[in-house]
Amino acid sequence: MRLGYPCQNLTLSASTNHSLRLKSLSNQDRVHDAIRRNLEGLESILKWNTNQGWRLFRIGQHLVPFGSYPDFPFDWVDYYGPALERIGRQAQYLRQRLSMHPGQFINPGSPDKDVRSRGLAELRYSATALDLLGASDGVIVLHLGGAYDDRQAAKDRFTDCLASEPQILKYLALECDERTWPITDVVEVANRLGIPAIVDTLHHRINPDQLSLEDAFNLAFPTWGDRRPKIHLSSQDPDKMTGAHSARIEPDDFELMLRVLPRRDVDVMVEAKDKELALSFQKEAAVV
DNA sequence: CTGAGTCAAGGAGTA
DNA sequence: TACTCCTTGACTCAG
Repeated sequence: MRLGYPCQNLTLSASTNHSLRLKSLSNQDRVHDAIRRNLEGLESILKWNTNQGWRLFRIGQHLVPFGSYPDFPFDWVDYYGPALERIGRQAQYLRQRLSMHPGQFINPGSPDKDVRSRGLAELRYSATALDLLGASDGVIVLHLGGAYDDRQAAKDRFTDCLASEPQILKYLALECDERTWPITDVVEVANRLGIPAIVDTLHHRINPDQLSLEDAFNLAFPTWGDRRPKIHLSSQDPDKMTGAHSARIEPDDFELMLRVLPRRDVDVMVEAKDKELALSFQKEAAVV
């Protein structure tokens, strides 16, 4: 089992998610500044991870802030491609598996075609970043989004929107959510698109569709084929609404996951507010 | 100077 | 209809 965490490192005070206000996007100096800080953060985090034994990292979606917007002020692929290729080679040398996770605003299943096309742009931006990084085992994690009072139509639109997007599908994996789409629906859509499905342990507990966690793993893992499966591990914040991530992982949640995992060559993305600090107590289990 | 509020993005849920 | 939540760093503004 290998472990990782998303977006930033609190120990290093490093982030890959520096951004700017949309109003400042025309100020190229500010854009370059944010990107440079994100690339520096990424490089230092990857090095630190390998030294600590952590093997996964999710890049912040603002790596190139508003990189998917049509009025982005310059050709970021041209300008930062060489730097991304260099950092990507380093990531491979350090054996770090990279991922990205477009937010809840990315909805390929939306009935609104403008929402769909903005979503496609964000997914293409994410895939291009992973392409430049040479992340052959990279993953773009996405939720199915809304149901729009017609679940079947929403799933059909989602599938149709992405069916002819090989650049995106190469990386895309679909994750269950705590409210609308349990792992059963996610696996169904993933199979239709020929892509993998991700079980999130907290989301699954809240929205299980009558499946045990073990059932959910057994349903999702075959969608990965020869690729190494990924799952998400998180715990409920007791003071916040259902589904909110806590600062650390409850030992019980970790132990349940370990007990029912059908195989050990799994990558576990730990989603916790304390980021890399939430991984420490599990170090003894992080055996490659 | 600090802390509170707003902002980019879409949808679901509640009152 | 209008509000909140999901996330989080940037930025504004009141005090």
